[in-house]
Parts: sequence; structure tokens; C-alpha cells
Amino acid sequence: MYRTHTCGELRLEDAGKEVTLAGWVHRSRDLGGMTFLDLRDRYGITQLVFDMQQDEGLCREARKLGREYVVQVKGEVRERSSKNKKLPTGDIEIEVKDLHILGASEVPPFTLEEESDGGEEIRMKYRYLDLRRVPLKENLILRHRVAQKIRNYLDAQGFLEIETPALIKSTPEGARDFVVPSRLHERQFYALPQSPQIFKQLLMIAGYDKYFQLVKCFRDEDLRADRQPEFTQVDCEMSFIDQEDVLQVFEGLIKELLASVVNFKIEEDFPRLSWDEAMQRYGTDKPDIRFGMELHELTDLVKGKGFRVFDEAAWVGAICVPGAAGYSRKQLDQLTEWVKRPQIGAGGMVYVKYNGDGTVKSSVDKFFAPEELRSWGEACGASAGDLLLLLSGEKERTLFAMSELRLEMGERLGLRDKRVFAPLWVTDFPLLEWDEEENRFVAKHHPFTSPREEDLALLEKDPAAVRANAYDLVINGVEIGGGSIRIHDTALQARMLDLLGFSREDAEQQFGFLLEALRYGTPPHGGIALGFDRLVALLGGGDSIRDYIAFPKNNAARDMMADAPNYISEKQLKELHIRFRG
RNA sequence: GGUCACGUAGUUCAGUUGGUUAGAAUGCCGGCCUGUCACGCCGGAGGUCGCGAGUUCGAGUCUCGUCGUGACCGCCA
Repeated sequence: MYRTHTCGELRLEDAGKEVTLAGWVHRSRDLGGMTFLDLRDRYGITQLVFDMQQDEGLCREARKLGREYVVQVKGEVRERSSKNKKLPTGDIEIEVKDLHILGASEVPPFTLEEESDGGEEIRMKYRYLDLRRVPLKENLILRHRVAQKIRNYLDAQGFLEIETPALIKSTPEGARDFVVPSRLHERQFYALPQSPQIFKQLLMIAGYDKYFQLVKCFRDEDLRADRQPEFTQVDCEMSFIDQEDVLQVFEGLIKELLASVVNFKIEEDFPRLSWDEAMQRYGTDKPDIRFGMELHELTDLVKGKGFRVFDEAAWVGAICVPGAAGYSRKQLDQLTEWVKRPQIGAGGMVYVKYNGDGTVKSSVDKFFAPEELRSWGEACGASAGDLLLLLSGEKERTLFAMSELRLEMGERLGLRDKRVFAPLWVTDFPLLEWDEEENRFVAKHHPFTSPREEDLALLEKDPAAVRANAYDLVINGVEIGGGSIRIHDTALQARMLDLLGFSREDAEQQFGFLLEALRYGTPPHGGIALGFDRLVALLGGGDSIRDYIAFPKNNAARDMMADAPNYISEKQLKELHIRFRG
């Protein structure tokens, strides 16, 4: 037996016990006559004492231990003469009688404190050391707890966790696939799943009417702080249900997670916004509704006064920033520069200050009379002391810029509190999206999403106007999940694929097995997938999902620790029938 | 594919208008210290200023290229 206790559990009432502990040397404090060692494991830190007068040889041995040595000690628990209130074990220490080095350690390249002195790069290379730090440890524990709660919740609702394959067939629709060459079948490739979409639908057809899976998914696209090439989804599918049933089950799940994990209780139903309404009020389909500052369209109000920027714009809108009329010229100039960055893409910004004394001051005083400027304020619900920020231009781009500006101002005003959670459902997404590059309609969600019944007639006449039975779960401006009610009718599915420009052969080649399965008695079904990494990061208050994944990839999709991807041997290539040109 | 930022000691960073021997903190090594807990004090070692070219009497500093890292845009059905 290597240990009788962990480094986090001994208390004052254990004083007098003979114990054996094992762990890492976190830090040592050599006072000459005595040496203190902090022994650490994932449960906590316990202080060890070595005394020159008690056992000089042992004490000298202890002094030689470097940081991160793995040691085993036997000794007696005793009350400290000077206690440390900062540690749960701070009332006691171990008077060591026996010391074994279980594993020596090189000097770590960075410190393993709460706040490490190491930068991203070196910590990623030595990820196994970084994971010893408390914050990352806490994050992985949180991830585990959330996973368990999700499993318990769905299990209690009768869901079955069923695994689907990781080596599947490539489907070019959607994100790029990661592909795996086949050794047994020359020139052929598997793909890693972007999601288990088709398989979960087949499970519905097979009669497993409530399925879920915590499942790795893969997308070969560029990374972000919230996007990894391999990530985990809470993937679900249900039969004999409609949209309302899905929303109910997962609203319940999110409420339970928020209550039990971060003690944030929500009694009322999550707000629901149609996609149209979300775009209109927030300029985005994933609004952060922790704060107001909604968008107001002013296009008709501002035109025809000789201000060319507005006269030529397809869309003009504003947000009203409460209490910000005191913004200085310098601050407004900086904000203007901010919206003009290519990432935001606004041409410029117009402001109107509604001063406390009733006067109005704007950057377009030359073109608009004060009463006109006041009418804008009224349209936006501005009161004295508020600041109106206007952007104009092509509609879609301007809505995007407006939405980003809204988030930025919310951030500056401290309205985006990480301890507050504001979930909502966004519903009635457009079924299709025009793809400029491909010059055709593509599915906004995926090709198996059902159109709303009342829009069926528009399918051929005005495809862009057709709404889908699709929904997203958004929390604090983060897209946490999305799903849809699927098509369970063979004829409708064929119509959809036709509309998306699939030839009969292509459709047959890519998802023939699903199309065939639909003919064998398919129940109405639908589901949802939640981004598990994002959900955990959100609950943990983190900005990057990398901090919630044990071994993540870097910006360039590289594993900096193992140095993957990498070249493979000629022998491997030969077995896979792969030869490189040039 | 693109935009921006960064790259100097093991680590995190500072380094003025181009100018003598490139600094600090921390870590590391050695010494002193019996109640520390970010222990303290004294001493020491540690640098191809990412790499390559250019401008210059002279480059950590300026220019170009290149590599790496990060954030974002495109992309992510």
C-alpha cells in the first residue's frame, strides 16, 4: 500500500495517527534547523516537517529533494504550532520518520502555481505539468462532474447511451472531413464523423427512441479559442416527439446543470426568439441577452437630409448606450477605429450624445437639426445621459458590426457578468442558405432538417423564405447547441436533396443507406447536439475551451506535446498504397 | 487564404532618437538560518536578442524575407 491517506484529507482530529502519504514535492522551505515540504496530490497539500534535532540524516535527505519529486513518507500527524488558515489541512503537519523517493524530477521549465509564470507555448509542450496546476485540475474535475450529471439526467429520462462508429463514410457536404486511408482497400478512405447524424437517425429507425452519446466529433476547419478539430458533443435523438418535446427535455437539463454546478437557479421558461426576431433585435442569431441595448433600425428616419453616408446606405441602425453621454472625443474616436477594423468592417460610426442638460451633440450636427436627433433618441428609447451609436451600410454586414459593437459596449459597461447565465432558444431558422461559391442553395443546418409544414408550398417557389424546424440553444452569446426535427418521409427527403442540387446518383452514393432505411418504417424524430466543451467552459467561466480539454491542439491544429501531425514511415505509406507526387 | 500582435537569461518581461560590458523579477546552484507556508538574508552561474539577408562607422533597436506562437476574419452543412 503506497498511502493510507491523500494529501487533502487529514485534519486536526487525525492528530496522533501514523500515516503514509505519497505525492509530489510542491515546494520546500529550508530553515536550517528544520525543513518544511509541501506534499501535493490532486486532493490537496499537506505539510511535512523534518527536524535536524530529531533525525539529522533524514532532514539532510529531505533538503536535497527538488520540486516535483514523487515521494512517499511515513510519519505521525501532529497539530501545528503555527497554523495556516489558507489550507484545509493547515492545522496539521506530518512529522516524517521515513522517506522514499518514488520518482526523481528534472527542474520543471515553469512554476506550477495557481498563476503559472509560463506562457501558452511552453505550457502546451509540457501539458502534463500544466495539468498539475490547480486551475486546470479544477477544470477537468468540472468537466467530469458535468458529464456525470448529463448522463444521470438523460438516463433518468429513459435515454440509452449507444456508441456509433468513428470510422465512417465521407460526405462532402458541410465541414471538411478528416479522412483515414484504408490499408485493405486501395485508394479508399474512411472519414471521421463530424457528428453521428446519420447513425442516430438510423437508431431511431431501429426503434431506440431515446438515444444519447457523449461523443468525439471531428472537423477539419481552422481553429479558434472556442473551436478544436476534435471536440465532444452531447448528441441526442428522440422519436415520436415534436420540437416542443426536445426543447423541454434539454431546457430541463440546462436548468439542472446551472442549478447544481454553478448554483444559478432559473425558474421561468427560457425565452424564445425566432431567427428573424433575433437578427432584428440583436443583429445575430446567438444574442447575449444578459443585457438590453437592443438594435433599432433608423433607416427611414435618417434618409433624405443630405447626409450621403446614410442616404446611400441600405440599412441604418443604432444602439443606445445607457449613461455613456460623457464619452470623450478620444474615446469615441477609439471606438470608431475599433468598428473600422477589418474584423468588424464598419465604414465609420456616428454618435449622438443626449446630455444631462437637455442639449444634443452629435458628429452629424451639420446635417441634422436637434429635433431630428431627438427623434432618433425617442425611436431608440434614449434618455438624458445616454449615448446613441449609429452604423450604416449594407444590411447584413452592418447588422454584424452593430452586434459586435453591442457586445463590446456591454463588455465595457460591465454588463457581461460571468456568474450570470441567460439562456434562450432561437427557433425558425431559415432552411436554406445561398452559397455564393457553389452558386446553389445549401442546407443551413443539414440536409435532413425538415421544413416547417406551413412553408412547404414555398419550397420550389421561394426556397430562401422557407423556415426550418430547427433550433439553437444560446447562452450568454455562445451557441451551445442546435438541432432539428428531421425529415422522416422518403418523398420529402428526395425533394430536399433535389433542391440542394444533389443528383439522384450523388444522393444515392452519399447517403443511399439512410434513404433506403427511411423506406422501412421511420418514426417522426428529431434531436439536438450540445457542444460539451463549450458548455463546460461556460459553466467554468473560461474563455477558451482549451482550458477544459486535457490535451488540446494549438492554433494550427498541432499537438505541441507529441508534435502531431507528423510524417509516417515509407513502410506505412506503402501499406496504405500512398505515394507523394514530386 | 487574409489581418493584427508578439518572439531578448530556464521562465515572465524591461531595454530611450541606432552608440561602452544587454537589465529586473522569478527559477536554478552554493552558503547562513528551528515555525516557515510566495520564508528571509548573502553570494554565484546563466544570453547566437527566433533564423537569414540588407542599410550603417556601428543593429536587440531600422528595412526586407523566413520560421514559430497567439487573437481574429474567411471557413466551421
